[in-house]
Amino acid sequence: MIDRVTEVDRRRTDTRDRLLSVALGLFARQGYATTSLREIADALGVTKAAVYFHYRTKEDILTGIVSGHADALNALLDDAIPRTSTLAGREELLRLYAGYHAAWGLDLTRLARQTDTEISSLPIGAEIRRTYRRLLDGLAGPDPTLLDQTRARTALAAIQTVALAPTLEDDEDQLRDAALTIGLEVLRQGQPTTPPN
Amino acid sequence: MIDRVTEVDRRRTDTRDRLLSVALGLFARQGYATTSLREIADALGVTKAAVYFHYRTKEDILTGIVSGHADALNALLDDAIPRTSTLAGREELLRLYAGYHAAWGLDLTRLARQTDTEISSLPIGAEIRRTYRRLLDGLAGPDPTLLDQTRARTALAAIQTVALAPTLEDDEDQLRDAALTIGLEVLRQGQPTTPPN
DNA sequence: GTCTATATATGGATAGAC
DNA sequence: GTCTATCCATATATAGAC
Repeated sequence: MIDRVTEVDRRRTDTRDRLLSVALGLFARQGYATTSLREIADALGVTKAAVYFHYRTKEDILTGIVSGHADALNALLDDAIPRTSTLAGREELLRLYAGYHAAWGLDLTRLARQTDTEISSLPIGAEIRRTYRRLLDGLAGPDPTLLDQTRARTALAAIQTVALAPTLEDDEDQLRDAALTIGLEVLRQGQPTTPPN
Repeated sequence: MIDRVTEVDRRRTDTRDRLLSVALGLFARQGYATTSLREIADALGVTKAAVYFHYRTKEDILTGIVSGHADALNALLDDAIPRTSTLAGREELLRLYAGYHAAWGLDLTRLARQTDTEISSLPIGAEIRRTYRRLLDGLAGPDPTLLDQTRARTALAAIQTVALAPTLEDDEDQLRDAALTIGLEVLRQGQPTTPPN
């Protein structure tokens, strides 16, 4: 009995997840506002009405894509932020974020970049901004100067360069290594005690 | 006679430029796709039809905002790129871009960030991407490794952090200084001959 | 140069059959 | 779970008076 229920649940969530995956790709490439439900439905091989069976609104689709990742990142932040008073803790935070970034894939970052414009007025947009704000505050360390804050923003941007490279194909891992190397460089330069290389 | 013509021209372009200025602000804050012509007209204190008297399409407004700046940046690149085979030349290029960035204001950068999504399919979007590509290639120097390319992207991102800071108000100049400092740091780390500090 | 009014298309979302 | 058909709001853009 449990098997049958599990099977039904899986089938249901499979369709739902396929929808989220397709929508994420379109949102990331074209933008949230620019992407219509008709495009999502076409890419999925169904009609708009079928999409509305799974998600009540377009905004719900976006929330379905993002909220789980935001929760995961917030949990990571809950754990790592208390250690960011030291440079080692901040380096660890950047590594952790880079790891999540790699696991999520590139589209999610491209979508998150729309937080300040297209999806700025939506509740989920505000949550994304709050989460990034926590991440930046952690990377900047306690009582940060303007330079420290800029350093944090730049280190974060370094990791995200992977998602902005036009073509990456098979050298994605090398790109991630390069991005993390430079991000850590940026963080370390703020600490005069650490000798460069 | 020339005076009268000049006067008429100025009056005409004043209205046109006010429109561009208002539209830029809205596009930068809300996104190009999300902003309707009704919002632009309201912010300008006129009706939609009046807007259409000055610009034939919404896309024309966007082009009117961006094209002049893209041309200016391209001219700067024509001049500076030949010297980017040396680190000093690449530093100069980053300084020049930072200077333009400061002169343009923040909204233009926020608008340019939409090139990969909302306005990706428009001709002007392609031109912006081409221009940024030239800038990145210049900053990366000749025969760049993946690390060099990532360095270029990160240095550019450092300058742009100014436009992404949530509240800046009167300390914008200090923020720009910090951003340029870190951007140059990132470029220099690629050159082992340059001692840090 | 700006207005009112309107044409026209498309978007998000729902109703109800299968 | 998916379909066809439709509602309704809003968007871009135009026509024509002032």
